[in-house]
Amino acid sequence: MQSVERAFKILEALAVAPSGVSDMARRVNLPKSTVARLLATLEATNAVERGPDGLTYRVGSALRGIAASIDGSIGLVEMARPTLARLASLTDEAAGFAVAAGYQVHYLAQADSDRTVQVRDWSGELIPMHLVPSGLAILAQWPAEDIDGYVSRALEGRTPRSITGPDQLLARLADVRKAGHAWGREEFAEGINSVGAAIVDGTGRVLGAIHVHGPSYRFPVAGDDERVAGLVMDAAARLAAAAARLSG
Amino acid sequence: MQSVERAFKILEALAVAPSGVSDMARRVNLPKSTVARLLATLEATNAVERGPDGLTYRVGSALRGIAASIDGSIGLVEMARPTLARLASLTDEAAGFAVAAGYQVHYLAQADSDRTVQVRDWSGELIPMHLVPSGLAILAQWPAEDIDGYVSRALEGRTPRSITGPDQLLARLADVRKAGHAWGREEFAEGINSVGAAIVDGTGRVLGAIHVHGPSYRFPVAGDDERVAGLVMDAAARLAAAAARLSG
DNA sequence: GGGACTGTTCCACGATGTGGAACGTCGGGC
DNA sequence: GCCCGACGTTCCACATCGTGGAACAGTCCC
Repeated sequence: MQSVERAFKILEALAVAPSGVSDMARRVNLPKSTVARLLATLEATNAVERGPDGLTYRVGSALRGIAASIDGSIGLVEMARPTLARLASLTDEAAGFAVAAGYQVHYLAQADSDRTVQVRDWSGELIPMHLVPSGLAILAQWPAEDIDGYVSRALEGRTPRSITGPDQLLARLADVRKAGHAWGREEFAEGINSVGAAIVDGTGRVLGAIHVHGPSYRFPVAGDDERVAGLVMDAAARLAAAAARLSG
Repeated sequence: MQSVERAFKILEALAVAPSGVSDMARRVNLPKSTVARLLATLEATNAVERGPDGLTYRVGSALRGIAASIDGSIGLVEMARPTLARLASLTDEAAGFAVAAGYQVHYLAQADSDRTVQVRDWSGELIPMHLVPSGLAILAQWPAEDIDGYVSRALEGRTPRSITGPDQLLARLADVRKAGHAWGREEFAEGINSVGAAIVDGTGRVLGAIHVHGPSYRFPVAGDDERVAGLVMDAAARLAAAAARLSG
């Protein structure tokens, strides 16, 4: 794909030395207007930023965050693992990490509690977003038109407690936005409760979600909802901050 | 530009967690075949590479080198400055760094000698490539069809010693390829001699060129050609190696 | 003051990217 | 063992998106 290759050619040239539009056009042998458009797109993506004079372009800080994941211990899912372990320890239940995948959440990591009775590992599973707190927390961050797209389809129910009505879901999302987290009580599977919060970066982009779940007979302990929800939200905020530090 | 934005959307998702084609298509909400093509292009660019299973994609090492330039002391031109200073000291003449810009070289940095009689600073200047050793060293790395394009135009002469014939230039480039460096003796300006070598990465891509120049009445000292050329080639090779280390 | 250079914007057009579909392979569940 | 769903890859008709030339205003230097 030509335009993607050209974009990277420009980035590689900028890695050598910052440059203006006309000079860059000469350096990469492309017409000036093409280069100007590519640089504008790269700038909108934060892959490129302007220097202090406002005319010279240089590599942008968004690439620092992307490059930081090359060393396998630093991608967000890897960064999240110790956080999950700590959450599991603090709550004595399992903690998990998920990302949005279309209209589903894809569970990518889980840290289990030390207890004998555990909920199975959901890593690798794809679940409709409205059925689980991680999904609800992510959905609550979506623009209205994307949410409209989600509710325009039939909402699958898995248990008698599942949300299956669009109005019900919209009201729920409004609650989630207000609270900053979502509780799910046997809406996805009988016998499982959980609480989730979205990991949102400084620009409003949703990087993923973090949650704690456990058997509904013991989780959440009565009166412990707010403490657990607070721990989950703190963890999500700390991961968002760590990702921001990597991007510079 | 849609495809460039989509490419970065994929990179940002990969920064969170590695992914296969179908999962990535779900995560970024694009058709599978579009994602496959984008990933193929990104892979060809080394912005993305495959994991050990050959199916999962992750961020590629080329981005490490690009991102490393964000901290202004690490882009290649900045990395070259201490090398230029050392070269200037070792040769007691000025040393410079240039990149290709169309059919010209663009001088980006220079370290001067401590001598009273100096050659002016060429930083910022654009010079036809065939007139200066940096340009010849870069041209010598070009594929034949690109060289054909260069020689198909009239070759500007600046002094009586300038190369102005295509056959002459082609023969010269063959010499440069064999020697690994290029000497220029009053071909660009009366009274200036210089020697240059290209900075070539492991894939054959030319990152720039490095040179030493001085007044022709004293540079090069008789019998000193090989030592100076050796220093310039060593410096170019060291910069290429440093750039390779940054890319991982 | 004029010329060369810069960055930005516009526009006709065609080439490039698009997305659906087909297909073969693989793995998991029954 | 078989079937089905999921995967990645490839192809192709088509239209839209990217292309590059040109115009223009601003700046700087001689």
